[in-house]
Amino acid sequence: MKTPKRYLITAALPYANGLKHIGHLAGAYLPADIYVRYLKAQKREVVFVCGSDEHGTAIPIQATKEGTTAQAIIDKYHPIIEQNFKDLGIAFDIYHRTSDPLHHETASEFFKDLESNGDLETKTTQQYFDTQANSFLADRYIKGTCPSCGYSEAYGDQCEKCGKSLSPEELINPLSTLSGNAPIKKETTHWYLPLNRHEDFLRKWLLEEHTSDWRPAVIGQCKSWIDGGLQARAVTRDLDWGVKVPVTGGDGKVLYVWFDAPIGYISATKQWAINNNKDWNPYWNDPETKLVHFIGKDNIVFHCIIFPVMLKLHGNILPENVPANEFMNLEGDKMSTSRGWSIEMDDYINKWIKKENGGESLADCLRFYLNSISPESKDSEFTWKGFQDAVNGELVSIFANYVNRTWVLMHKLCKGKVPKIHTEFLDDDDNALLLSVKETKEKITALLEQYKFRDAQFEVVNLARLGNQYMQKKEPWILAKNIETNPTAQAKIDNCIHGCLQLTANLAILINPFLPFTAKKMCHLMKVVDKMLEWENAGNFNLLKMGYSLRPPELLFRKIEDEEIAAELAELKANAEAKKTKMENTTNAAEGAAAKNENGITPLKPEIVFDDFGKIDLRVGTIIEAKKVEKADKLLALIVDLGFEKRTILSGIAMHFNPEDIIGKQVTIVANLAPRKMRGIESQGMILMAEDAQGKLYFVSPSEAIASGSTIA
RNA sequence: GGCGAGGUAGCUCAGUUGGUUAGAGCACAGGAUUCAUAACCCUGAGGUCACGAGUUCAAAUCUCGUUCUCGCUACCA
Repeated sequence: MKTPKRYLITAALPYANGLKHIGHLAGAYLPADIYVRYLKAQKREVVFVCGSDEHGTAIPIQATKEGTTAQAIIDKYHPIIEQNFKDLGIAFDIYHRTSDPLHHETASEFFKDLESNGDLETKTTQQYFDTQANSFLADRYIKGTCPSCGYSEAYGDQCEKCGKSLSPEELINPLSTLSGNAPIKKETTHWYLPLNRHEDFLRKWLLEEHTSDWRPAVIGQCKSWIDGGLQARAVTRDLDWGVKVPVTGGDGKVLYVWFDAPIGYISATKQWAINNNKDWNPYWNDPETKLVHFIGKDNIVFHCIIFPVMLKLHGNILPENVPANEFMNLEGDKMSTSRGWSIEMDDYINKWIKKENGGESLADCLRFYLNSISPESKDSEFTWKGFQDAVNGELVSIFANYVNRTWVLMHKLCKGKVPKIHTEFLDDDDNALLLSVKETKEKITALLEQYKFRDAQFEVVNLARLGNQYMQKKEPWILAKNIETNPTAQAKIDNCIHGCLQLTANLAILINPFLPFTAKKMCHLMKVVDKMLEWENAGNFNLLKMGYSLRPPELLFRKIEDEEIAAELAELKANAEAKKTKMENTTNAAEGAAAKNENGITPLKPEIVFDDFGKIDLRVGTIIEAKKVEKADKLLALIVDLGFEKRTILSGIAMHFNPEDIIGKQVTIVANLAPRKMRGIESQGMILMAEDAQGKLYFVSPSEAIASGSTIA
């Protein structure tokens, strides 16, 4: 494969509404950083961009909740996240932010370009609107009861208790978070990106050109989307936090966060170019640039379908690969900050990466374990015991111990200097060791180029293992015992230690992308400059000059103690328990009425006049047939007798009633509601249901049986 | 309900186009050793490859069905 002229590597923009956990780190940032460090060691031209995603609706909502401003929130989290990455050795060339004017300008230009080329279309739809606040409500501005778990504080896009993704329409008793009132529906016009126009392009690009070199899960997900029928997606929203829609009719609207965020990669590149006096253009426009997006699997659609379409329309290059990782679970459960079941990067840093605790080496310990269980092909699981085992059993015992025993022996038997080679005593073992180093380097290189970071790291440790075996076979400490009687002993010792030292130098180069702090410390031990870490040096056994004196031994890592692990586990459980109690209180408080505002009562809808009510034609009907709608979990298809006619009515009650149990029931029907097709069947009316605090449904029926078709007023 | 990805030793994972007794690391057991952070080195034990059927001389691998996990997605007028 031809080496690209330059690389542009991106890692998903973290959302600046809170701290990020180690699942995020393992998903995108760590693999990206390893790849970038490798490329840089190869002296390739590469720019690594990232930044805070600071728009979207969640941030202003959080601001309201915390009694502060959106700006204050992002100004709080942006620097913390940036510093967290630094502390963990994630070395972006630039960590930008989407609230920056340069980004606003870039995103605006992007939108205008697409708009003026006719690549967008507009549509008018009904959206929830808060009359009191005089504002349209984005999904996250609507709260209500989650239809699947009953949590009363679920948002219009997702329930934070059960994690189910929702749409505002699904919420039971939707309420505006601005005023606490029930929202109404109102017309609004938005710009859409018609993905459907680009199906042929996507099919060819993804399903023909990249089926074999992209990860199966990524291609599978894309295929699923394309086959499911591509829809136009709204690119604007009614909101005042974000990049203003820069064309006529855009007042009060901003670019939808998913449209503006990936453009953040471009504006970050521009800012990097300004800072470094470079030209950003080739990075996004020259086909000889290799663009790679590192993301988690939740981001696949945006980076493989939507953003590429945007890039194509805008005339930019397309990603060469999108090596999305699966998810990392924690101690048997999904990671979730809101549920308290996670390890925040910030917490880990404050607890573990303290000077008295081991400092930077503890950052590398985390990197080591996370990468060793990197969810490259399926979800994986972080356990504190696993962390301890990986660090103590492999990193310390195999890798660091190899370096340490080499250093100790070198000081004891070779006066602390790199010993001479005595070629007449070199044997097959010495040759085999050098050969192994060369082979391992090739293996690791190939694995890194294929984004197999877990396997690549394993190979480095394995090389240290070979070093231990080599030393074990040579037994220089035995030779040292008869140094007086055996004239060749010192020469053999010299050869062994020389080999071990050269191997250490190679290990430093090869471990560098994974454990940069450790590589640096090894350079310090060897008294060499960072330049030695360049990839081309790996595979050579002349990296340390004979006669050169090296520093005294120094441990690279400390062991992780059982008590530390026990403490972490206890804290994790306590944390989750606290959050759980908090949430249950919220849910319990809602019992007695479905969803309440601060006064504890479901708020009344806005007043209507009699004429409004008069428009509704309510009738008594009798269910004469009921069966489940195929391929729908919640729908029942009912035939209802209205006396003068029989109607098919669909109702979302399949989870609450067995079809055979409700035949013969008398119910209240909205008889003049416009018909609506669901799952291919037309529903000719609506059945009224009462709901109690537990979410249980009841039919609204006349107290005694009366004639079907009777009117209700 | 549809689609996608997965289910291989106690744990974390490999298994290329179907081909001898299914591999690695950790953990475990035994041995050897002492230069080293009770570290290293050697040896060993361990699996009906989720389950069932089919194709084949031959299946972890291909086909069909079932089941479990994760993700995306549809349905509550």
